[in-house]
Amino acid sequence: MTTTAEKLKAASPSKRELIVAAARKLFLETGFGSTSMDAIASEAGVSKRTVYSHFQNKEQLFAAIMGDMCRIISGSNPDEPIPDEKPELVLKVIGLHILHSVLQHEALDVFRVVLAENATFPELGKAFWKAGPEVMKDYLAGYLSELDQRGVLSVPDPDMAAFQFMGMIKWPYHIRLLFGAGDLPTEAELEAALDQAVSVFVNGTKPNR
Amino acid sequence: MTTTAEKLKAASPSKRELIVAAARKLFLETGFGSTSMDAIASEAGVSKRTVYSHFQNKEQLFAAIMGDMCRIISGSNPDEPIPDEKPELVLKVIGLHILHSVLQHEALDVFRVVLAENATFPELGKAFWKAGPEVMKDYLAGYLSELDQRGVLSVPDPDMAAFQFMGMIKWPYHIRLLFGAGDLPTEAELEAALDQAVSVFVNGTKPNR
DNA sequence: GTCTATAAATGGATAGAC
DNA sequence: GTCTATCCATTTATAGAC
Repeated sequence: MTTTAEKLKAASPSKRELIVAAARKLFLETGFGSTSMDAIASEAGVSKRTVYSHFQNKEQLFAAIMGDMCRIISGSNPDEPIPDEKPELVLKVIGLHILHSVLQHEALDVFRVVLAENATFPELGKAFWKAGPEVMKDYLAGYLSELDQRGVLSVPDPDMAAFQFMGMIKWPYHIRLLFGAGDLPTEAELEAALDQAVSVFVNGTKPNR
Repeated sequence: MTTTAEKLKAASPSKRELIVAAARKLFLETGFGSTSMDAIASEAGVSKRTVYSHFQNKEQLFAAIMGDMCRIISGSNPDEPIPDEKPELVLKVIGLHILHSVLQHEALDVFRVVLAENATFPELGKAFWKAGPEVMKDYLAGYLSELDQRGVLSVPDPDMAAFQFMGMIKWPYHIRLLFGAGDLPTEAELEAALDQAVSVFVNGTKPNR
């Protein structure tokens, strides 16, 4: 038996992908309100009727596209167990991973657009949050909690400490790139800032002073 | 002699203020694209023609409103000289000030809307940046630089350290409120998190270990 | 499924009277 | 300056042919 969902899926993947690519590009560039279905159809090289044969309406198209983006972000999260190395090294590796993910051009656009439309698409905001920052917080908090139990560092509130470490390394570059108040830092700058942050964090949470 | 500017100003302050209030409310709530001039006129209780007699067009109205908001934000920045107290205390007082400014409902809306429209109104993004984060960074960096010179703390890069401190205290709550992934923290929660951050930062930048 | 053409509604901006 | 009424472009969404 052929369900409606199967029919839609079997349809024409090629055109559908053109539409998705065009919509993603335009939504990320100009947001929900300023992107018209005309522009999407034109960018995809298909007629507007074709767009509407694949997606119910503009809201649904936007939600589908941005939901995908959140899932992509989610896929870039680490899931390996954390190696038993010096905390300085582990935190630097995790920190570099975070910085590389979050300072990408596309990630900045997703951040901007999801945030802008947070009032009209609250599910997207939550999806973004759960796929990105929260996963990373849990990952880091687990590690910090373990260090605390082993007496390596003193971290009474691992969740807050994880957030604070993330804020410390992210925010300085993230906010400047978001507002166009600075260029993409070089790898050397990034590492220098990260070293400074890791040093402060580790020395600041040493159990015995 | 009566200039055009004086004429406009002398006109009818009452209606103009109604328009400004309505525009501010709607722009902050629903952003630039999703707010119509019809809605603004209706919310202000005036005709659309009256709106256009005070402001050239939608862009100019938006820029005027959001420029004002940036100036208001700017006015809330501290300018007092920093007292000669223990760094822990000074950083906590400054930190509390930052948190109170940045976690306000209106400040969150300004952040969201200016960021959303950064591509179309880049001047606003820069104005926001210069009025808010950059001023605070300079203020903090000056203090940290002084502590470094006096040998109280070791802060080789005061600008980056200031950014990192700001990120550490702001980000955990700021990002959650922006994405609607958490409630406004109580004063006690705020202070607890701040104490933790200040402790890490000060202990982590002690010159002699 | 895909196209051309078009309906229906909305939004920015203006005309003209007072 | 302020109002009512209106123009015109744009936009979402659909009808109907193939």
